[in-house]
Amino acid sequence: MRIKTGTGKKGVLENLVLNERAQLVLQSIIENYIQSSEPIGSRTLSKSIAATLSPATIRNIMSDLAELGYLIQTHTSAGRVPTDKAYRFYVNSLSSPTSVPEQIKQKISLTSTEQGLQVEGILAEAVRLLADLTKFACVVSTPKASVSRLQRIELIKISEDRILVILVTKAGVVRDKIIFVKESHSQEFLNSVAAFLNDEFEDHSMQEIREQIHQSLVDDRNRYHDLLAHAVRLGKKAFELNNPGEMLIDGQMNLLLDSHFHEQSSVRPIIDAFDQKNAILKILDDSMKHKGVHIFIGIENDSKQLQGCSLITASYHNKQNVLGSIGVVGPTSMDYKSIISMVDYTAKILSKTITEQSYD
Amino acid sequence: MRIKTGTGKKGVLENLVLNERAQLVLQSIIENYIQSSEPIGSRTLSKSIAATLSPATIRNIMSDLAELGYLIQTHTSAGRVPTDKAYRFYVNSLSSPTSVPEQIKQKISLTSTEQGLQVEGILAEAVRLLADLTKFACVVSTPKASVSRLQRIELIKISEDRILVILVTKAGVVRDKIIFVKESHSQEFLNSVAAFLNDEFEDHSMQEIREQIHQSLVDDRNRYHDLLAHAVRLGKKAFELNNPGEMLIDGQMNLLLDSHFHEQSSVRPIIDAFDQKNAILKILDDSMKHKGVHIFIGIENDSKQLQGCSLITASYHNKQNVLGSIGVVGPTSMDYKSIISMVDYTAKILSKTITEQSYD
DNA sequence: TATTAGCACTACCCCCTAATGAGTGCTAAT
DNA sequence: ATTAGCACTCATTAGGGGGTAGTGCTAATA
Repeated sequence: MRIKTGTGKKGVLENLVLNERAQLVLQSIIENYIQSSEPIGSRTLSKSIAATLSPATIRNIMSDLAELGYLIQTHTSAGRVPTDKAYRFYVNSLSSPTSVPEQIKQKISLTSTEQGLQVEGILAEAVRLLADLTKFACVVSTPKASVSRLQRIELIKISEDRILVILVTKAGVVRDKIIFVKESHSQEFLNSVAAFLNDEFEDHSMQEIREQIHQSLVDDRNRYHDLLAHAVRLGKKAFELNNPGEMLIDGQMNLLLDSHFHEQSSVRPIIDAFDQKNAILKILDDSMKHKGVHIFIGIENDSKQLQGCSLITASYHNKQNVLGSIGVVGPTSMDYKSIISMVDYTAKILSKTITEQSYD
Repeated sequence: MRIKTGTGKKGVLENLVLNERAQLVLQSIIENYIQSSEPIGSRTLSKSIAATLSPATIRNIMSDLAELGYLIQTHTSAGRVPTDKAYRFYVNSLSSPTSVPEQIKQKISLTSTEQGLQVEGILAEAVRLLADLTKFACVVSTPKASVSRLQRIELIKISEDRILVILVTKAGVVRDKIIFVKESHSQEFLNSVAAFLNDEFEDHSMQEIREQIHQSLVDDRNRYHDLLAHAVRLGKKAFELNNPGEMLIDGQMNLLLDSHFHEQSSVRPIIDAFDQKNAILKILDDSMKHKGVHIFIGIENDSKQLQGCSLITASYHNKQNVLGSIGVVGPTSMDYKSIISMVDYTAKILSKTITEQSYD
């Protein structure tokens, strides 16, 4: 961001670009507010700030900042509170994630692999860890079925018309679902179908598999091969997108107990968003598209329910693919600097753990 | 309970046994308090109570009830509040679960089987349903591994030293875990081992299987049969008790928003209990031992953290076994009558759904 | 003898007021 | 351009009074 020294006539500011001193003041207000979560007055600030400025000067600057939409007052004679725009400024001015203190790093470690747990177990541990660490609510999206690649499929006969399908992906996710069939198949037959599907599709992504099966359905030649025809038909059902993506949540309670949310009522919509899931899932999905940490501040969120909070997310991956993302949901006045680095670091550890654990 | 007409000299009561009128008053106080969650005074009560008693009379009775430990006052000139002992009396005096209103019955239905979901999915839906219905926090324990019977085991080679074990139980639970092996096996070999284990152990309970395998380990004869020896060795690892029992939680937030908990601080220990899980799991486990609804009121709970709340649980089962239990965690002043019937009914529906869904 | 009316007393709750204090905006002096 | 000074605003707090819902006790009553 370009810094311009103000030379305007009326105010300290010119042109909607903050001069150096205004930036300093704004930053200081934000950092104070993040700590105290109470409106910041000119007097308080004049003491805490490094540069020696009188309260009156600060008042002028604050007045300008308010006019530009960086600050608001809860009432006429109260101190000022940063707006979402201010947080955005603050976050942008932060350099890339600062390193996590050594003592916290030591706490961030995932032990679940040692217990023979699968990806879901690892994710559960990661999200709990992050929630404990940040004292906010945390979410993690499970690997998308479509991008993950097939390790193995099993078909187990359960009753005359039901077959249990077990899909194991290279990422280490085990998914099971039941499909209903019209005609009964013997377990031996299912075994050959499964063997065929395994041969054909191992290491293909679910998306690919679905497309190829669709292709085969159209293709007439398969009709004359009995096994093949059945394989295709069963395969179609088996690989149908079953769950639209799930997420794990932990530490919701932290939000209720957090001092930054002054009123219970302000947490309510966020809780509702957790229940409905889709708004948060969308954000997690979006954040998978680009590497690194993503930050969504208050009003920037599409979902109305989430406009009273901020999300910090980072994607995790294995050797080949981005699998999902993990994130923190907290007040807009959260300590971005440290939370960002925690999310970043946790996502990295998570990626590392999952990569080691992957089946290839 | 025997009802004794008081003929004592000093008070209305004799002998620590409540006479008919005292019971009526106590019951009325409890029901009023459950509704309003505010201390009940003699005047208020004299209006609401069926029998026409003057406030003064009621005061006398209340004074006696207080002396017997059924009521306490928050301060000198406040109304009276029921103690846990009072709730116990109240609950005991309730006859077996009253029937659930038809309109609520209609809400209690589980649709997840239609979506091809497994037991865990059904449980998740059930616990959410109950939480929505009762507006309290709800828990359900997943089927204990030891009692459930084997439907199928699969062994999938993941790397030279890791094997993915998938266990499917008759109850419809799919469990997966990774075991580590010293020597590498081909997938074909694992298939024969799995086939052997399936032949040998289908329909046996996990507990039985574990015992039989242990038996075989001791038995020398198997040494000379290569496949058998490996099967036993792998089987031992595969069937080792992996997860000590899990539970699903829903509606924790309801507790925070409930008016019966006047202060946030009183909810805190309960939340902690949820996080630690073991105290609640123990209660759920215990409640599996006997059929019907179980009620744990405040101070009756072993765990200190849970002494500020009450739990109402009921076990669920399939055709053969009790599998786990589902329950509500709420304030000691909850509406026992209706909550009991809801838990009871939900558990029944849950059992029915799971039984239909089971694999035999 | 059991019940009730009456009365004094208690403690919370609500409302009003006044004092306090942190904060602002404006203006004039530096 | 900065700052000191001043008037003003408004939330918060403490204190006081009236109202109220409650109790316990005693004496009158059915």
